[in-house]
Amino acid sequence: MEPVPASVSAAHVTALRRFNRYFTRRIGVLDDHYLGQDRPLGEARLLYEIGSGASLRELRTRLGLDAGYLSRMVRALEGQGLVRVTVHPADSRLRLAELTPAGRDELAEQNRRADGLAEGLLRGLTEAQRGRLAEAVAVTERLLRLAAVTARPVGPASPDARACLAAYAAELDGRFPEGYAVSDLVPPERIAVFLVAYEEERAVGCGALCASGADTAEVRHLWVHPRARGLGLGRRLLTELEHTAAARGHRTVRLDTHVALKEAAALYRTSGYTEIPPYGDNPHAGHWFEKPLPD
Amino acid sequence: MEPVPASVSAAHVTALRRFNRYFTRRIGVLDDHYLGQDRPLGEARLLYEIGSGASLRELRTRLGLDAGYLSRMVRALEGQGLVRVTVHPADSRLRLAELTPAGRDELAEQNRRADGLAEGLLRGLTEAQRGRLAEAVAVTERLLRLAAVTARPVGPASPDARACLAAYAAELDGRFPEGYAVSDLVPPERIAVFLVAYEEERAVGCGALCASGADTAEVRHLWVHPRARGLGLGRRLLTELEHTAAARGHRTVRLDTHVALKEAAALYRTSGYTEIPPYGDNPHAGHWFEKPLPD
DNA sequence: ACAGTTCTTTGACTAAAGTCAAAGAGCATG
DNA sequence: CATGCTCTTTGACTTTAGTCAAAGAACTGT
Repeated sequence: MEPVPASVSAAHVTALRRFNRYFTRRIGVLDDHYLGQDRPLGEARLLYEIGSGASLRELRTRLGLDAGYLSRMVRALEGQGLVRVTVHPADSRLRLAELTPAGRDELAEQNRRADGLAEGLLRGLTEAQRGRLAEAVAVTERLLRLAAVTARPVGPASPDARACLAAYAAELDGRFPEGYAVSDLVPPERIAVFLVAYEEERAVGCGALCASGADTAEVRHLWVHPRARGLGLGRRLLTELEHTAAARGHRTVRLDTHVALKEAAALYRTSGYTEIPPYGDNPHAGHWFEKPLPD
Repeated sequence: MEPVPASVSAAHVTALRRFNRYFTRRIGVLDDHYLGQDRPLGEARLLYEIGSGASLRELRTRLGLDAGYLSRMVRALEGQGLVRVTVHPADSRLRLAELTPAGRDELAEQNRRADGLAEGLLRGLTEAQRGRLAEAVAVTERLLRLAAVTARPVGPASPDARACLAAYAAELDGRFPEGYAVSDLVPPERIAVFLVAYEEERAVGCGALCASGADTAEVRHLWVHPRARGLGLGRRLLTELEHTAAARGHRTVRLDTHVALKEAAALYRTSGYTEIPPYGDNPHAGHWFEKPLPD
């Protein structure tokens, strides 16, 4: 299900590894060791992750910790008066951890130290160089995030699919003048393939493929979570859906979009789609596109 | 001795910290934990740092380890047949560690695993995206390295100054058709300020300032170690020398360069220098430049 | 209502990482 | 050639980090 040429050039691998080594040695270590000062690294990280409150369950998966280990660390922080633990109101198996005022102070201090470190580093550069660094760092982060996203087909009625579709419908409802109801979604039984994109175990995007005659497949409900926008994930999902369609024997993909969704139309045009006359009965559609699939 | 505007914009600090957090969490950990497999992280790192041989003393400072801790780890690796320790031929307090063939195999295996990891990551990107990532990563690394370099005035006869000047003379001797002898260097007593640039405790560049009349200072022996080229360090040293000259009351800086050193001339031109008629008695000079200092 | 699951806590460990101080061997230098 | 310094080793610790299993409380679906 990878959308991508087979072999990775050695130069690219080398560049990434070289950077990785340099960065972890120079910055990673520095930052993480200094910011906690006399606090063990695990506790410092935990404090940060708790931030404005989180369940132990969440913390466990986010930090990848053993349940027992986490339990003890939280208790230690509680003992130092930095964290307060309460029972989840709806599910009393769960515990919620949140920072006390003292904990927030401590975290703020951590942040100040980390800021100071970053500032000290940037001080060695001219303003123009700082700008270039910020830019390069942003590009790197975006691409690494994109690279880490995996798209998998899931059942169209599975919890992840439902969650994505619900968020999709809610967003469209806010953006379409005429509104958008959950009942406007394609019913699960008409969906042939439902792709969900995951970033670190979280669903951050989706797209559905419906059969629409023997030759033609239709892409519906292509959506990217706001937190994952700007990565190029929409294009990637679209490409993967096209590959899937081709693999299922279709020769053409079509799709429609609302006039309010300018970015979507731009994505389709730059992905090789051309506008065609209206088809189907989607009451929200304002533009219709089609793309032939390579054999 | 910082060449740079005072305040660092919060946006730049945020960008860097954000990236730092993301990167250490996602890649740093991943890579470093997996590549050693069933070997403790400390040992894996040590193996890597030993590489093609290093003294324990070097390893201790490079990795920032306690002497006792290091001693034991090296012994453990020796016990596993991965490392051989010998006495330094010139100073028998020192121990030299080098990899045995088995150690080299192990390191190669580590490298293969790390390559595989990087490759797996890159596989999620298109070829164009990989190219952009490699580029962004290279820019980031260069700028971070530059930011970490500090320039300090040292005595012109100090060991670091001598080492830089020796390397400088050797390099010029190779590049000038007429050769270059150590006796062609400006004698220490004529040097007013000698700046050495340090990257992680290693001298990687230098530049000298000589008084040349009350109004005018002269820049001599501006040099950057091959390992630190391409960072923009030459320009930075030049700028710092100019600031120093201004602080010492000079109003003009001048310098000369050999016709063979095209890059140098380009640096001077783009740093605000204009070519002037010959001055002085440097037999190697082929171009002469001057720049007025702002008050 | 009960069987199976989920979430957390506790006990009992192990391994890795790191610290501190003492001591011995070798250098460098006056 | 004695004194002070450097480098390494060793002993004796402590702290972090992490694992595994058992058990209890609370939820879920049937």
